[in-house]
This record gives sequence, C-alpha cells and structure tokens, in this order.
Amino acid sequence: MKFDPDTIVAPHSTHRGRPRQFCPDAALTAALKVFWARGYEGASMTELTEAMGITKPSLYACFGNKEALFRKALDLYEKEKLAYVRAGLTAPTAKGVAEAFLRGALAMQTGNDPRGCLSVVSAVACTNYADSIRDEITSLRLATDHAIIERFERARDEGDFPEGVDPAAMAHYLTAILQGMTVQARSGATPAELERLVTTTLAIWPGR
Amino acid sequence: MKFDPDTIVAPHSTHRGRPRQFCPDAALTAALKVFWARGYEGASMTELTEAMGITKPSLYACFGNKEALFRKALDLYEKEKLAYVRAGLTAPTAKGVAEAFLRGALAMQTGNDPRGCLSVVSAVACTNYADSIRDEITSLRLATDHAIIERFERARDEGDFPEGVDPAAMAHYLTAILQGMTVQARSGATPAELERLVTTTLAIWPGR
DNA sequence: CGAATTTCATACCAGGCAGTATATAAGAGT
DNA sequence: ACTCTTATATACTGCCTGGTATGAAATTCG
Repeated sequence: MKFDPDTIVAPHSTHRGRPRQFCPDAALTAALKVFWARGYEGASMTELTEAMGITKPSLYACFGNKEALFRKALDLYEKEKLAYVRAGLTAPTAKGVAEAFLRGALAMQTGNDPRGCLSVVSAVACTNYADSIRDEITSLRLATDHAIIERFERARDEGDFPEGVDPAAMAHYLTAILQGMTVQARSGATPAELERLVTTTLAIWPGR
Repeated sequence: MKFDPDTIVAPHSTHRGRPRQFCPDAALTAALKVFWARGYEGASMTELTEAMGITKPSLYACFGNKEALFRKALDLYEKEKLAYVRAGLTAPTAKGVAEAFLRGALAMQTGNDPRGCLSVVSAVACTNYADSIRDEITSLRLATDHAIIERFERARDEGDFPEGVDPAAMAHYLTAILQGMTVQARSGATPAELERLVTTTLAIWPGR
C-alpha cells in the first residue's frame, strides 16, 4: 500500500521498498520559494522540480499534484514566516502591535526571500485558481483579521485608542497598509522607502 | 500596404480593401475588462477574442500581439479610469487630495468593472512579464507618485501638514493604503468595509 | 466588370503545460 | 538469494498556449 502522502514525513522504521532519496521538508521549502517568487500559475512544474532537485514522479508521489503542493507550501509559509504575527499580537499596546507587524513585514523584505507576502500575492494574482485554494487563502486571511480585531478590541477596553475609534476599522486599516507595503516591495521599492512607510504609519497612529 | 496598426483608428476615406467589421475602441475596451479581471497571463487569447467578438487574425492584424494589446489596454485604463487621479490633484488641500483619491478608488469598486486597480494587479501578479510591460507599469507608477509628491510638497508649503511631516513619505503612505484597498477589494471585501477604510484613513489623516 | 487590396474565417503549427505509464533501481522481510 | 514494495528515471500523453498560413469575402479604383 502507498502510505498517506499527506504526512510528508518519511515513513517510520517498518518501511518496505526503496527509501526516498530527498528530504520532503527541504523540497517543500524550495517549492515555497518558487511559488513565492512566481505565483501559483507562474510556477511551472519543471521549474518546481528543478528547484526542488527531484523528478516529476517523485513530486507527484510525495505531494499529490500542483494544487496540493501549493497548499502545503502555503501552510509552511503561514507557519514559519508569519510567526511575527502571533508574536506581535502579544505586544502591550495597540500601537505596539502595529509596530511589531510593520517591522516584521519590513524585515521580511530585507532578507533573501522573495519580496512581498505570499498570501497577498496569491490573493491578488489571479482568478483562475482552483476554488479550494482561494477558499484556503481567504480563510487564513479571515483568521488573521479576526485575531487582530480581537486584540484591538481588548486594546480599546484598555484605553489604547482615542474615543470613537473602531477597533475593527483600525485592524483593516493596518492590514491595508501591510498589503500596500507588499505591493510596493513587489514593484521595486527600496528598503529605505519601506522603512519610511513604517515610521510614517507609526507617527500618524492614533493612541498608544 | 498595411496601415500602421498602432493607430487603431479606422482608415480614412482613401481606403482600399475590405473594411473592418468591428470597432477597435469597443474591442479594446472589452480586452481591458478581461485583462483587468484575469491578469495578463491569466487572460488567454481565446478568452480575449471571445470577449472582443473578433477572431484571432483580426486581433493580431489590428493590435499586434498579446503584449501590444495589453499595453494599449493599459494605456486606455490609465486614460479613462484614472481620471480621478488627475482631478484629485486639484483639490485645495492635501487632505482633500487624499479624500478624492480614496473616494475615487472606492467608487471604482462599486461599479460593474472588475475589482482592484489594474496597475496594482499587474505589478504584483507575476514576474514572467516581458520586460517592456514591467517597465511601462513601473514608469506609470513613478509618474503618478511624482505627481502626488509634488502636490504634497506644495501642500507642505501652504501649511497643510503639521510640522515635520515629509510630503514624499505621505505620498507613499497614501498610495500604500490605496494599494491595500485594491488587495482587500480583490479578496472579497464588501463596499461597506472599503468605505470604512476610507473614513478611518481620513479620520487619522494629519493636517488639513 | 475586373484588378488590387484588405479583412475575415477556418484550420493549423510548434511549444509548453500538468500529469502519467512503464521499466528499472534500491531497499526490507523471509 | 528471492520476493515484495516503494522510489526513481525516461519517455510519453492530451491539452492548451500564443501565433500563423491559406483561402474566401468585401470593398475601392480603374
């Protein structure tokens, strides 16, 4: 029998047959970079297999198909690269949360990774996605939005905002700026320009 | 001889041969909608020809190839749909300019047109564009940015901003929010949510 | 009317796409 | 050593892509 390809992890000790000659985690990381740089449709299977260092049958046996591979890459992205979101939510004030998010997003632009948030790129890029991918992207976004909204509601109760400021509105306002940062990073803005966007946003930020 | 396809306009009175059986302007408008909704790579030639109501040879004879067609559609977009940018620059104060842009962008989301700014979508979508297309998109963006920066520098001289606010930074801040609005509109935000983004941005806006 | 010219309609092309069939290689269990 | 099972390598499939060759239709000029 074929073991469940969803597990990705190498089969445990009682393994029969030829062992796999590549590390699925490393391959998935390589695939993530390709999707990140080129988008879902822009990444071809040959490009993916070359970056992953495996052949097509190996890819299909281990990850299913292109759509499943993308979804696993997206999960990995959310888990690893968006750790600063969960960390940022623990900042003591609303402005601290905003600063953590903005600086976290900024840090991601200066590294060696492709520029711009993969989720944003995936959401904007194309309408031809399989519905399941669109649904997953939007559900991830909704979950993040909800977490920020709840955090900002607490911030309002703690007096972080001036009177009359809607926490949910501030949450969407913040995410809009983060998304705009992705667009600008993607279209060639320099790190200095992006940092100026961060400081400007924080300078304007209402409350503490 | 073949008349210059770049002119698009119907040949003038001294025309020999079978007359064209479609309106190039209407066809280009239809093509623009397809590119707008699906992105450059997402729009296939068959999809384009069906939406334009013409056959492939007619398209190629009149518009050149896919890249040239996209560029002409982009020019049309910039000319028609972004009129509110030029109009907005004439607002009396910096905040007035911001409001004009935000409300103009919001109005574009409520109409029947595809959602989100075509330039933003094109800039983010994919790295596989022909270089000329990328160059054109970025040059258009730079021109708009520059116009906003100049307008905001005048606004600073006229005292629209509080002390110490950098006009260029405010310009990029505003465009970031507009780009974020495109992302949110593209990923299913309701008009009401987008309007809240507008009012929030204006409530926070520093100066007049 | 006929000749020249341009557009249109159909069918077609090479190439790239996602995905797979087949055969061989490499390990584990007996 | 032999079988069973799984992974790899090569070659392939059908399909869709952007782009085009060819011939018929429609017009103007002589």
